Amino acid sequence: MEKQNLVIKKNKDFELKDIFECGQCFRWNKNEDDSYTGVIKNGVLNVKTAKGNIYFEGILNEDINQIVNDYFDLSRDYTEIKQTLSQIDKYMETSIKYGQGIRILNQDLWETIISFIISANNNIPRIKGIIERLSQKYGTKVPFENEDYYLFPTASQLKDVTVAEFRGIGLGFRDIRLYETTHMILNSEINLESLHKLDTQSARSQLLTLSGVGPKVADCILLFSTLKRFDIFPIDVWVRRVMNELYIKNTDENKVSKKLINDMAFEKFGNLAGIAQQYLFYWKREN
DNA sequence: CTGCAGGCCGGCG
DNA sequence: CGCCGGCCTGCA
Repeated sequence: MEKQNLVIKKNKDFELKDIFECGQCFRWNKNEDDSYTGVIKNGVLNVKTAKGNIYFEGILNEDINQIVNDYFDLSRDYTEIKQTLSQIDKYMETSIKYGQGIRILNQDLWETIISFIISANNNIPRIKGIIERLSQKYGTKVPFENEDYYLFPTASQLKDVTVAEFRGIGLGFRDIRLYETTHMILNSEINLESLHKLDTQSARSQLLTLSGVGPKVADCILLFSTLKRFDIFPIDVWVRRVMNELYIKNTDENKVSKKLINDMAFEKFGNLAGIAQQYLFYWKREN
């Protein structure tokens, strides 16, 4: 762990609020000076924008250039993606204009799996609280700027945690899911690294074998982790609502099947459906 | 006090 | 198979 910093030029494809508040992550918090501080796999990172630059500072276990480039998906051309999607229709154009600084983060696969299991039938403040307590209790402490931060616990760090202890930090009925999935991974019933090499549908069916991982959670993992599958279209209540309003126009949105939404998304957005979903979701939820 | 939030699981027809 | 009830917890 080493204190490092980095400055890069800012452009239209990078906005802190869009990135951290579009619903893909749970461990970034805004500070009084409008910077954001987050805990990632490699340590603690603070990010702020000013004078046309982006300033990164953190305590990290590897080279900050590599970490930032990888985590923020900096080698991907979002300008091109947004151009392609904007041409589809006026709704995409509007939602992209609203969330033009969104980037899909490369979040650690294990952490993303556990985080989205916790997200099931839950709300954002509580999800963040549970993840924070889980990290505080079992994760590695990292001091940064007079404060203690805690890395997301590894599977090994959760090895001896009982179901009752999970319940104790507020997981509710998800306690058993977390316990089972942790041990499935520790017992190598599924090899997380190997998922990166699989095609999307194979990786998806592997994820679905994990306890507490259903279609929605699997899709979020595929899109928001290092698996990075932009052809996946997670459907929650907001996405269902916006897809029905814009394209399907059924009088009762609850009667619209997931398959119909999924087919419509693929027809409209093709292999960029995942990121299209993110612009629509963020736009709809904030307006 | 009810309702509900970024679903999943298990049982049943 | 598809459908449906139940479920921890905290906050409105």
